[in-house]
Amino acid sequence: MEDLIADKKTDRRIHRTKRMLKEALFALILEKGYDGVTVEDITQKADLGRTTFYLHYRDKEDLLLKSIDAIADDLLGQISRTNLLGGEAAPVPSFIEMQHMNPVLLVFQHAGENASLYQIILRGGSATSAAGRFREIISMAATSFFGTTLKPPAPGQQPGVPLDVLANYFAGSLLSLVTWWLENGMPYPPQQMASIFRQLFFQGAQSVVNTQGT
Amino acid sequence: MEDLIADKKTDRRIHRTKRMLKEALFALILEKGYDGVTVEDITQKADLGRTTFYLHYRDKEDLLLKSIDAIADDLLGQISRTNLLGGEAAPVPSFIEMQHMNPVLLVFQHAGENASLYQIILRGGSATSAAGRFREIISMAATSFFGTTLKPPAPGQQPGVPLDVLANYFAGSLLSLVTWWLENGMPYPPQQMASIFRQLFFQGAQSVVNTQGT
DNA sequence: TTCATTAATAAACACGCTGTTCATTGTGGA
DNA sequence: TCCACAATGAACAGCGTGTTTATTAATGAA
Repeated sequence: MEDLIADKKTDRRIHRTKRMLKEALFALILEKGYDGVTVEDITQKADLGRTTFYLHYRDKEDLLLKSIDAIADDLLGQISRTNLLGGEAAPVPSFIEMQHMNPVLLVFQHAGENASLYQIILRGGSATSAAGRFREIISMAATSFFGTTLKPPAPGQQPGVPLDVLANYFAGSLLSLVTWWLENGMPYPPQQMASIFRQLFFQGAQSVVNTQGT
Repeated sequence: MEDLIADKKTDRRIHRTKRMLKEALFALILEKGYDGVTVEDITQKADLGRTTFYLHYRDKEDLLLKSIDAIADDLLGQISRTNLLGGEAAPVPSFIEMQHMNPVLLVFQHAGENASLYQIILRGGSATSAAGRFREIISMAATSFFGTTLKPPAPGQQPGVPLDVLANYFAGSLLSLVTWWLENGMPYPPQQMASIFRQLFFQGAQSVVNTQGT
């Protein structure tokens, strides 16, 4: 399989063409929005013939999805390389360690480094909910962690919070914070955003608000 | 202005036509996805001439946005009618009251009652981030509440959490929980979902997870 | 370097959807 | 009743799509 990919990529022209098309698409989406971009636009900006486009991609959407997958794989790789989440035989971190969770910081850093692309993805404007892919990825990572630390349904009490709800809540609130951060020009450094998120997620809004009433 | 709207709506035919078009659009989006729907499809399912469509709407998108605004206004109306958030001269609720926040429950109920429409909106599949409209609405309501109860930047400590960050975090995590709920066939009643959300948002994940490490 | 392979290309095509115009018919409300 | 105007169908130009075909040019392997 890896050979297949390697073979496919032997020809420099293919590499170059695909790279140009991706870059052109991203630039154009930021200019005119996904729906406003035509295949003609893309190939023109990439300085390629329109026919060439269809030699490599089925669709405008096909191009976008493949580009997004590349970015998602990159993020996943970075996260798993920290051995904190998703590592094969990595020891599960304690709750205290989790509160200094590196993966959260990684997400902010990765988003900051690929800001324009993330905005395209998270804005949700694309036909195929690209944001969904990301939520899935993060949600899976969260599931594998919280699965080991979630409180069992309390004996004589309320049903408690189901694991998948918690994982989804984690992914959703993290991504919505990332979205806000990017849309507002990244006013704080990734470290501080990660810290804010950890506080809100673990300690809750309680810790941030006056409980004294008016 | 109101007269204008009222005048416009005197004719029953207009009412009927617009209603048919909206219903047809929603049904078709659920069938084939927003991008797969053509104006021809819509008017055919609504049993109307294609020309009639352009008599009332500029676009497929125009129709969708106006339909979404109608739903959003409905939700906003219900929320403001509770006098808990956004009421003109309503007294600001105490933090304790807020923890039993009716508006959160209202959102889950409203979403449950308009499940298919909410899925269209929140899926983010539409060209114009319809989800954004909703996040704005909820974020604004949250801003007006948290604005009065947010802790001032602690004297000798960390910068604290900015108000707009908090409001956005609220809206984002609430909507992502709603999205999960709808996508999974509403496995719990709105009351329980509201309760789960309140716990996660106010007390944080801390209250749900074993802190003992492994 | 040579050469077979194959990527890139331009031109042309059929197709489907869009948004508009126009003349005609039908309906609602005063 | 009667008129303003909503609904309609036909026709049209314009644009983007995705494909085919024949040709040119670059690449990597020998």
